[in-house]
Amino acid sequence: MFKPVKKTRVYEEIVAKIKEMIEQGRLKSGDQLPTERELSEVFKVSRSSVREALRTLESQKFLESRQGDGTYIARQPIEMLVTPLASAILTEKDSLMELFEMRRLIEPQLAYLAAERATPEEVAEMESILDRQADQVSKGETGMDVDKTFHDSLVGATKNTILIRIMDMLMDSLTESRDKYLQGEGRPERSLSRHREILVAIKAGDRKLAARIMREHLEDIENGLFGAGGKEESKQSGREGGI
Amino acid sequence: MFKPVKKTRVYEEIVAKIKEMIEQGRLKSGDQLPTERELSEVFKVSRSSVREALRTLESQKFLESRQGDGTYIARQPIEMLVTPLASAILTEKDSLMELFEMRRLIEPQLAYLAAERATPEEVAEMESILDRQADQVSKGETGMDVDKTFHDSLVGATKNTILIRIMDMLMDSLTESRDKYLQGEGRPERSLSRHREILVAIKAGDRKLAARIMREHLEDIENGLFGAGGKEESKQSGREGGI
DNA sequence: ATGTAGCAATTGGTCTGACCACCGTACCAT
DNA sequence: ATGGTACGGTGGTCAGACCAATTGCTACAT
Repeated sequence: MFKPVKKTRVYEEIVAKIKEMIEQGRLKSGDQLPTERELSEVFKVSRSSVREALRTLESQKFLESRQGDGTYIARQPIEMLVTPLASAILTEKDSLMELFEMRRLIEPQLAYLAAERATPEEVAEMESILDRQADQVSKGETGMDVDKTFHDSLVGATKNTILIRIMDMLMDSLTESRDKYLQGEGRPERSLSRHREILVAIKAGDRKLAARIMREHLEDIENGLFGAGGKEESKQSGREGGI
Repeated sequence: MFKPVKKTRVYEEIVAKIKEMIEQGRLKSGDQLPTERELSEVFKVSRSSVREALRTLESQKFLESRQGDGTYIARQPIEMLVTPLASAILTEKDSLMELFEMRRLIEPQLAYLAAERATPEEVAEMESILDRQADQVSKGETGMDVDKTFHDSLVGATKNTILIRIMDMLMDSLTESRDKYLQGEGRPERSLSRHREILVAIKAGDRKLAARIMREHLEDIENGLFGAGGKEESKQSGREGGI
């Protein structure tokens, strides 16, 4: 279309810059901001504009100003802190190995907790998800979104909101890989059967079993993606056990 | 109690008055507000203060200012006024529990990886850190920052940048708790000795031992903070083992 | 040494008055 | 009708000054 035309107001730019700094972690909770006068000098704008930006940020609970003292970054709800990690991670190129390592590190424990805490309703939900996956697989589809949905419902069963957000971020970064893996011959079927095993373990409340199967599931995927025996690195040498 | 003395800032009063007018229906959706100059005259304050109030209201989606035109009451969010804070914000205690659960989930594995991958240089670094901690503890200090530094060097030894970022965020959110824990009698000494044990395991390359000690270390801390035996909940029932 | 009262510097809070950028309108020329 | 233009009003930005609260230092009293 035509030009959307941006009408950027000065104080909005300041708001954006400071928010960015906070999200990049360059400004952490409790840190003191430069004084209004310093900010106006750094940004080459008037103090009024700085103050209007600060008012905006303050009303959104990002900051807290105290007369005679200074302006400080407010204590952030943890939920806010997880999200910005995503952008930082996406920019890194060879992070695929690291992402898988994170999965290998977290997801078995996640399954452990899910087996401990899943309610009957959640188990029923998982069963219906797997039914859907079976459906799609039998039709020759990869069932990729259902695959993700199952993992989502797993992490949801842990009831840990921080864990949920972190896993959401990790899985999001791994969408491509998951897609690629499921393209392989027999992979969708294998994934489905692993999921069934995990669900059985969860239904039985067998935490350690759930964790073990999840670990094996992840090893399958990694072997499938990186080639079993080809890309072995020291980084992956821990896969055989965990703790 | 005494009264905390209301240190109400001028622009906050303006915000309150305008909000009140909106809620009373004296200002309806789409209505145009008086000009900033008129408002400053009516309220007997400067235009700056009026503007800071408007910025606050605007960032909360109550208003919308258009240069050359005027300031208007936003159309949608009349319902939003009624909902105070519907968003599921975790209580401080709940999020603390979740944070510790994340530590319990991640850090043993982290120690496992560190034991696997730490270079001699990193081990030496850790040793010097623990020497510093010993120094501070013997002087009666808590050694809090050194405590954090040790954990940082541990996670650094895993060479996983994503893990580093996530742990950095988690540890940052737990600064207060760590401080509180180390205030207790004998806690700094206990922390130091745990760290030494972990370092020994890492130096020996004994991954499983490093993980086990780390897990015990975390259990110590949680018991110390939440009271051993008092606050047991289902959420914590997994602490005895892990996988 | 200790602590306490008071001063001085620093910081956010408020005010004034000026100018700029933008929008709507009325008016004009075509 | 159409398009340009000038004008008045509005929000946006600026500079500089002063007020008010907090902090930290200093000097004095204990």
